[in-house]
Amino acid sequence: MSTASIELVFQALADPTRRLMVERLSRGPATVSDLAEPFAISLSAVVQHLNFLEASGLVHTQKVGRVRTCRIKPAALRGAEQWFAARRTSWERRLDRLADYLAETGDPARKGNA
Amino acid sequence: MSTASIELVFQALADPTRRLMVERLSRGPATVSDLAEPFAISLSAVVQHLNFLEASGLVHTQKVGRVRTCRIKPAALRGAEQWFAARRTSWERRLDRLADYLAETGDPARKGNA
DNA sequence: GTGATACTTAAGTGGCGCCTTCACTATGTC
DNA sequence: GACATAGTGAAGGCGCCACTTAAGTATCAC
Repeated sequence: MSTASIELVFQALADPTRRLMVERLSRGPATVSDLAEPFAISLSAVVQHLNFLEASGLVHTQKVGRVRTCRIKPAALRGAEQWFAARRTSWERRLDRLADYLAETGDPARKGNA
Repeated sequence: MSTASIELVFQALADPTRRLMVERLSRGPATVSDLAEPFAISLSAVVQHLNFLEASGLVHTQKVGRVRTCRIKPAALRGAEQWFAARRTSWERRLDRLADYLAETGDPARKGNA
């Protein structure tokens, strides 16, 4: 996942309305009106959020007749999830190096504990 | 991870400066000045970002003398990662149900009722 | 003590983000 | 054709957010 994309994904999810829309869509496809229903905002505002979600790559939409059906794109979610995994492994590797260092230098505190 | 917390985490990561600070800290602890070094903004701005990161739970800081040392809090990263995992399983469960439904009613090799 | 370093806090500014309304198009129903 | 439904697009308001500068505090070195 590109830097620009992860940027947009986090920006998209930073807004509570958009995050709830993603949660809704992860349970299955929905129309624009379906998505709008739980919110006390104008349909226009919902469409703007939807456009943002589509630009971020989190959501794909398809218009048939006058109805626009929205679905999540699991790949985008997976990409964001992997960003966290990368941070975690970076952190874990550092701990490993630290452990190696302590083992090599014969850290007394480490030897003393069991 | 609470709703309020995931909110703050995504808001924190939506800003490129803060995201880079998190990436830096996932490679090991740093002082405020260390964190500020790559950025062409005032130290004051960096501290404001840092306060946000601390409020979001992503980062912990500790002041010794006049130096403030910053570390990531892996639990917060893990919590955010799990938000994505939950969406994914929600999506996968739906696919499973769909498969079951097709097996029962739509599959040419269906058995039993109709 | 003096001076330097490492932040810290407060106040102010500019821009962007979320929302609204209103006018509009396109499609489906009768 | 007439009406309803589903969504679109533009223009504007208002608040928040990232940033600045400037002044201040606390610690360290001498």
